[in-house]
Amino acid sequence: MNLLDTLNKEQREAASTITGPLLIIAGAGSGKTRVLTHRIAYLIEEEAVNPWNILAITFTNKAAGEMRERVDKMVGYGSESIWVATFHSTCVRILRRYIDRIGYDTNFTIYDTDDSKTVMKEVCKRLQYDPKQIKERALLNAISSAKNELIGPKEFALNAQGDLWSQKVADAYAEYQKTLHKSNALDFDDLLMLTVELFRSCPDVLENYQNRFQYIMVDEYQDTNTAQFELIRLLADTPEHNLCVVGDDDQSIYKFRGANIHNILDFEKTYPEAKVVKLEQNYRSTQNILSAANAVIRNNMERKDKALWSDQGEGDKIHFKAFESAYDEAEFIAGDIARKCKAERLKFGDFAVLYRTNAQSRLLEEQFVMEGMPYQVVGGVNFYSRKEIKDVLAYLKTIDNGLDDVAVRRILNVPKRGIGATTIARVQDFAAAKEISFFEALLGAEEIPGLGKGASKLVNFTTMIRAFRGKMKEYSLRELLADVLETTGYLEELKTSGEEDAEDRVENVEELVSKLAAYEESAEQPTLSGFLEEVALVADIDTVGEEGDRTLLMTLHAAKGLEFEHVYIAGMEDGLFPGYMTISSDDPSDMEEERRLAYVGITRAKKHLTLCAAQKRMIHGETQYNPISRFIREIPEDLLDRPLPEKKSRAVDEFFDDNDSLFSGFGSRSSGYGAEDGYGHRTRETVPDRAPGNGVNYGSSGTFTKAVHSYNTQKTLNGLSRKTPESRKPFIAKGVSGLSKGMPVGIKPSYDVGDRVKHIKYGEGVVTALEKREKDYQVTVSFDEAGQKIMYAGFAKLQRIE
DNA sequence: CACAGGTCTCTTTTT
DNA sequence: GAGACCTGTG
Repeated sequence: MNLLDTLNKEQREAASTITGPLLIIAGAGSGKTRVLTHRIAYLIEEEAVNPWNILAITFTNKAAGEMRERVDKMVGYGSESIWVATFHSTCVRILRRYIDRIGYDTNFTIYDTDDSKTVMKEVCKRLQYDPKQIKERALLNAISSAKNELIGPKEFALNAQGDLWSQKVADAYAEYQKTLHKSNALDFDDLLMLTVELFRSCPDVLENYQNRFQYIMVDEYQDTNTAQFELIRLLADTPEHNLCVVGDDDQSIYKFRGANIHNILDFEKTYPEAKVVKLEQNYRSTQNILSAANAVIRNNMERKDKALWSDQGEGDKIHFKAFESAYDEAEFIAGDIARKCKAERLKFGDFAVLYRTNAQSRLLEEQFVMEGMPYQVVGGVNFYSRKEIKDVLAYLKTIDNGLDDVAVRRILNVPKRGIGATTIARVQDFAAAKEISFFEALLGAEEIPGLGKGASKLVNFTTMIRAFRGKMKEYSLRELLADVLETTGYLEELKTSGEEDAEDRVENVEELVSKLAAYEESAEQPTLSGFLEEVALVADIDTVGEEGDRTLLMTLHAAKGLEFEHVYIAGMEDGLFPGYMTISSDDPSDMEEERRLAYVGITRAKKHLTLCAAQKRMIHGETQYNPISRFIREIPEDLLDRPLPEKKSRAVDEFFDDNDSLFSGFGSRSSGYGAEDGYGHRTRETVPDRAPGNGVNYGSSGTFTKAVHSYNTQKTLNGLSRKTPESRKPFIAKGVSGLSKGMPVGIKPSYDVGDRVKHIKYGEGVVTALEKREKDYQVTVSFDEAGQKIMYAGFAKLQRIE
C-alpha cells in the first residue's frame, strides 16, 4: 500500500511535491498536519532523503511535539534525527553554538518580557526619561517591532533623525541593548534577530546549516514576522529552494507580535517558480459551522479566495444566546456543559470555552467551581511568570550565570536580608563606575564606599551563592534546588508569610521541583543551563496534555490549532470582540485581523457552536453596555437557531432615556434573553455543590491550573463606590457606577444570622450579621480559619450548611 | 529598612 | 479588579 493512499488528491499532491518552493494553503481543519507528516515520511521512505537533512519549524512546543510524535509513528528508523523545533528553540540551538562569532558568550541567558521590563526601567532612569511621558512599555513595543523588522539600534538611530519620539526610542534601544549585552542576556526578539545577523555576517555558518537543511518545512507560515521570514529565506537560499510552507492567511492573528500576513500572500512573488496547493475540504466541522465561518471571513478584503466545504452534512444550527449580564452568561455556559455531560453522557473534555480577553476567564472559572466541574484555564498568567517561580529561577540563574544582573537583583533581598534600596543603589553605582556586573560588584562589597554594616550582608549573600556553585559538581540538579530552597529560607518564608495564597505558591514551587526532576530524567545530558533554557521558551498552551477529562477555558488565540466537539464563544459583543481598540482604529486591517480571530474561533467547533453575548459587563471596574458583535450579524440568520434582536444604533446617552427599554441595542422585547429561555437564570441550587474547598480543580490530573482568586468584597465595595472617571470610550454608561439606577436589590439570602455557611475560598464559618444595603445584603461571617470577613451576599455565594 | 495604605493605570491577543 | 508605584509611619 502506498504511503499517500489515505490522502485526498490535493493533500497527495502537496505531500509528494518535494523539490522547489511549495505553498500549501490549508484551510482550517483541512488535514494540514497530516499532510506535513506524510510529506516527511514520503521524503524519507520514498525519496530516500536522509532524515538528518530535514527541518520542520513550528511556533509552539506543543505543535512541535505533536509533529514529532506523529512522524515517529510513521517513520521507523532515523526519525529522531529530523530537526523538529520551534523558531525560538531553533535559534537558541544555533546561537548556543556560534553566537561567539558575533560577540556574545555562548552561555547567554534568555530574558522574558518581565525581565526586559526591569531592564527598561533601569534604562529610563539612566536616560532620565520622565516616566509620565515615556512609558517603558511603549519603548519596549517599539524596540520589539524594530527587532522583528531586523532593524538594529544603529540603523534605528539613523532612521530616527528628525523625529523626537523616535530619537528617544533610539537612545533607549541602544542603551537597552548595551545592558542586555553586558548581562550576557538575549530577549525573545534577539533570538531571531541575532540568528539572522549571525547568518549574514558569517557565510560559513549559514552554509553549514544550508547543507544540513536541504528540506525545510514551516508550519503556520501566516504568522511569521520579517525576522522569521528572513531566517527561512536565508536557510532556503540554495539553488533548489526546497522550501515548503503551510498556512492559512485567514488564520493570521499575530500582527500585534509582528506577524506579516504578506509573507504568505506574497510567497509567489518571492518565489515565482513556487507551486501552490489549496486544501479546502474540511474534515473537522459540519457544513453549518463552515458556512458561518465562510460568511464571516468573506468580509475581509486582504485574503486569498477560498471556501471551506465539508461532506459531513449540515449538522446543528449555530446556537446563539444573549444574556443580561456577563454573570448570567458564565452561569449558563457552565450549567449547560454540566447538563449536557450529565444528560448526554458527554465528556468534559469535549467542551471548550473561548473568549477574547483573559480577564473573562474569572467569571467562568467561578461558575465552573460552583458546578464542581473539572476545568483548566490555559494561559492567563504563565506558570513561569509567577512571582515565586521567577524568584526560584532567579536563584538558579544567578548560580548558572553571574552576569545576569536582573536575576541577581531580584533575589538579593528575597527572602529579606535587610538589604535596602540605598545599599543596592550604592552597589549599582559602583558597578557602573567600574564597568563590572552587579554580581562582581557584590563580590567586592568591602571596597564599596559608604556601605557600613551593609557590606557584611552582601558578603553573606555572595558566599552563599558561591557555595551553591561549588556544590554543583557533586549535586544532582534536584539536590541543588532542594538545597537552594532550604538554605535561602525561601520556602520557609513563603510558608510563614501568612499571605492568602501562600499555599498555592508553595504548590507552584513544588511543581517546579517536579518539573526539574522530570527534566533531569528525560534529558540526555541534563544541565542547569539546559533546564533554564527549556523553561524560558515554554508557552502555556504547551502544558495542555491529552490526559484528564476537563473543559478547557482559553483565549481565542490560544485555541488556534485545537478542535472540540462543543465550542462556546463568550463575550461576542462590539467593544469586546471586536475590541474597543479595533473599532476605533482607523486602520481597516485591524478589523480584518479581529475577524480572522472570529474565524479561528468558529472553526474550532466540530459539531456544536454556541455564541454568547451579554448586554452588560464590568471592564476595568466600569460597567459597559455593549451591542451584539458585528461578527454574529455577519452570519446569515438561517444558520442561527434563533433570530437576532433587532439592531439599533442609538447614541450612548439615549440608553437611559427610558427605563423600560434600557438596552435598546439588544432589543427591548427581550426576546432571546436568558431569563425566558430557561437557561439564562439557571439557579445554582439545581446542581449539587461538588465544589472543592480552595479552588483546586477537580480532576485536573497534575497539569498546572491557575488558582481561583478570592472575591473579597471589601474591595468590591471600594470599586463600586469609586467615582467612575470621565470616559471618552463609546458604549460606556456614563455616570452609572453599578449602584445607581436600574439595579435590582439583591434577594434575601437563604441563610440568616447564626447559620453556618461555606465559602469557596475561606471555608466554613458562622454568619454574625446580615444587613440590607442599597443594592445587596451585606453579610458578616466569622470564618473558622480566615477570621471575620464582610461581604456582599450577591458576590460571596455562601452556601448554607447543616 | 519594612510595611501599610493610598493612587494610578491598564493589555486584547504571546514566543 | 489587580498590579505597579508612591508615600508616610514605625
